[in-house]
Amino acid sequence: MEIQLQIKMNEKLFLRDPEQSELGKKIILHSIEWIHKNGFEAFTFKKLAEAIGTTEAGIYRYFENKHRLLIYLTAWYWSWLEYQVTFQTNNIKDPVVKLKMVIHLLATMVEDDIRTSYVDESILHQIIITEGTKAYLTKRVSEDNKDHLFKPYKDLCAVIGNMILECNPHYKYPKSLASTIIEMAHFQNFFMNNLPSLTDFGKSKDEAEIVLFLEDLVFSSLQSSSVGG
Amino acid sequence: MEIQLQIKMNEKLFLRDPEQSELGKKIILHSIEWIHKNGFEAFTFKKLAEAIGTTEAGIYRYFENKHRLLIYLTAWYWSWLEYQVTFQTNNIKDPVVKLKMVIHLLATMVEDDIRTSYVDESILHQIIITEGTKAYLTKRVSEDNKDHLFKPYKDLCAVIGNMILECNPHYKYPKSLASTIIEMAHFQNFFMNNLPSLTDFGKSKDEAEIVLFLEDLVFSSLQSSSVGG
DNA sequence: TTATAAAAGATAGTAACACTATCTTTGCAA
DNA sequence: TTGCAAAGATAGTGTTACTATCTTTTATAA
Repeated sequence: MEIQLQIKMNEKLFLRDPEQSELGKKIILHSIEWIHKNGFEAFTFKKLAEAIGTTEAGIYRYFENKHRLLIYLTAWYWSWLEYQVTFQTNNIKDPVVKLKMVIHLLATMVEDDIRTSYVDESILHQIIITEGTKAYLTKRVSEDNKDHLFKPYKDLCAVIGNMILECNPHYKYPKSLASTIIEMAHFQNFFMNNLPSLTDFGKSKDEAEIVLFLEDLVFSSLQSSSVGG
Repeated sequence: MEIQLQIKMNEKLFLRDPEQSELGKKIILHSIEWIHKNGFEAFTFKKLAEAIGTTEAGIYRYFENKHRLLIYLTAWYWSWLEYQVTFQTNNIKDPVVKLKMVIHLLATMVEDDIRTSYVDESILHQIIITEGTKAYLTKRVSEDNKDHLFKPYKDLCAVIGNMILECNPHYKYPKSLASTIIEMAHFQNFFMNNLPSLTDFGKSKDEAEIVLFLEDLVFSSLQSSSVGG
């Protein structure tokens, strides 16, 4: 049984759907590799075209500009991760166990999902850690948000927020705690590897410790405010 | 009594010290205004030169490139904030009260400090929220870190980490909690104003609520792991 | 008062970037 | 076989990100 996993993307993210052609898939595949290797600042469509063996103009037929492509990649990642969360927490009753699974999925190195042939989730995860916030930290954020470009991120945040409420219906800040978990899973990873004195994991460089930190953070909050509301 | 506040900056941050000349001060003043208005992506030295009434080449005598200027602005901001933290928590004995003061300083709109004539801290604060992380989220982060360009940020983080330990010497993640407070004070603010569904403060848009959230987060963690170590 | 050196201004130039346009070729489908 | 969409090839334009050089202004020390 061979299963292909296809993620339906918002059409405003692209000019031509990259999943519908060979060139489109190459653009996704190679842009992930290129950005991972050289960073988003140095990334240009011309360089990407060279890497693929096509032309600049060809890539512009798929994406308006490199920022849109970054938003596409992040949207794809968050959609995939929400699917992972849904899948991995399926049939789990205990909301605490579910939330722990989410923290694990967010903070731990992902493995390449072979069902998505042109996306290496492991590398994409690394990109999202370093470049992900640049998708929305712009002057255009409100416009882009009106086009629902950040919906996958917001959806995932909502899913996690609901799990938090399942754990403790009286907790006052489920959405903020959810976005904190998501961002900190990545930031602590970046700090651990690049600015280690900003974390307590600089020596071990062990992602498992980030998981423990986040669990401590989350479940302390959820326990302490359980009574009264 | 007129007091001027001067912050000693790492010399690797600039080619010529902007605090030592009128043009240098204009560069700082106008770059803050320009970036606040139009965002860092659209910012160029040519446009800045026009705003100031000087030439592009003139600005290149002070800063290698716009990324270095951003690092300078963030370093300045964190230095200034560490000074604020030290000043405002001076003579406070209770570490819990100190930590609450820090959260307040981080998460609340700052007022312009008139002792720094060419820096509007209130606007700079807004810039740091949106653009601050871009200073270190790059491929060059390790090199820049070796030049100690992020020292002010790391110093502030260390100060807060020590306060955390004062509150609870057994807490296991003081540095990670410190960096979490710093980043989340800004991210929750950005989300509240731009992607409100990622927070619980979208309706009120009240910074005071971010303070309450962070206090809840921090002191839950510090209380719950107090025994045993 | 003059010499002089540093800062700033003026101007020019280049390679790369961020696109847009147009024309041709290829591949497939009715 | 014709016809159309995708891709390739090529060219062009304004902007960005610098570097270089030459001149003028300004502060100050002899």
